[in-house]
Amino acid sequence: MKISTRGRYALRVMIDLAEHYNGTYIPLKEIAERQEISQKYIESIMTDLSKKRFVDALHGKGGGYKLNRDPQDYTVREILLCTELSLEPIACLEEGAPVCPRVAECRTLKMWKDFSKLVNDFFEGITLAELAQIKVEDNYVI
Amino acid sequence: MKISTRGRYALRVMIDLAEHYNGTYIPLKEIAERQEISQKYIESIMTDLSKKRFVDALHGKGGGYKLNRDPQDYTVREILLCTELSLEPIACLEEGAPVCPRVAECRTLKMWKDFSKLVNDFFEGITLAELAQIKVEDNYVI
DNA sequence: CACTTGCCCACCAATTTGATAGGCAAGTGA
DNA sequence: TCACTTGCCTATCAAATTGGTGGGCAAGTG
Repeated sequence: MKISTRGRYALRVMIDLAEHYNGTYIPLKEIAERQEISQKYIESIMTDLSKKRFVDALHGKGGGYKLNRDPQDYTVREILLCTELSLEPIACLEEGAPVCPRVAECRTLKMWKDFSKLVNDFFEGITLAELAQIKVEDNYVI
Repeated sequence: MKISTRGRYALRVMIDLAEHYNGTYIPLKEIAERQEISQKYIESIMTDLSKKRFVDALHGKGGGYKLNRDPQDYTVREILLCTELSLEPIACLEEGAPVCPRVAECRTLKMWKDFSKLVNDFFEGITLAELAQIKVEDNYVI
């Protein structure tokens, strides 16, 4: 029941871009240094984000990445889905999954469906802008 | 973000025991046949359930497993925790985890904590009895 | 004593995950 | 034009996790 490192990193990168969102392109190198994540590893994550047009990339000097929309127009859910394929808790609920042969006896299907909705709604309800504005001091409050 | 097969199986086994809860011991062989799970694999799961005293085991002829409490006295959360170690979405939140060196800059910690609570509360709020009473016909309703 | 049933240990194959390396392509600015 | 910067693509890899099997011993029953 873990969120993958890729997903968490993707979110951190997007937050980083949101915090430094001023119309210019930010080179991956800077992001990697700030986030203390290896440049190479972030590269592969940026590929995902770039393919889905979540960020714009620019080659050459002065190049880098920038957000494509306003931070408040990204939901955490869609960012996680860039790297996670799906947020479903069990394979049965995956889009395009074959109907489970035990569906006629399954007493847990409803629970998993409810859980899936809970999870998806939770992450759909948080925007990148909200995360970028979080006060980190609160991390120390118990 | 998947629930492991072990966790799902553990739940199915417990539901099976709840459905056939009548004071007698039910041999693993029967459970395995009904649930269409390999006997050997269930064995290893029963070990977890047995160690935590969620089920009673009896050797020899007429032996097998039976629930230790009434089905309504088990929460789904504790059953999943028999096989999952934790339901936390990220390593940072694991019990006994070292304080993350980036806590001073982490803008996602609060979100993960909130999410963790959501997940734990959800599964804590469902009892084994409720699952055993689910009407499987509803699985076909869209 | 034979038989049934659970328990323990070791092992294994496949997959996933997290990560690195090298070189090419695209674009910039002097 | 050319050097340099920066992103992009492909291959590869080690470690961990996951799902699963096999063999034999221990405990208990009739």
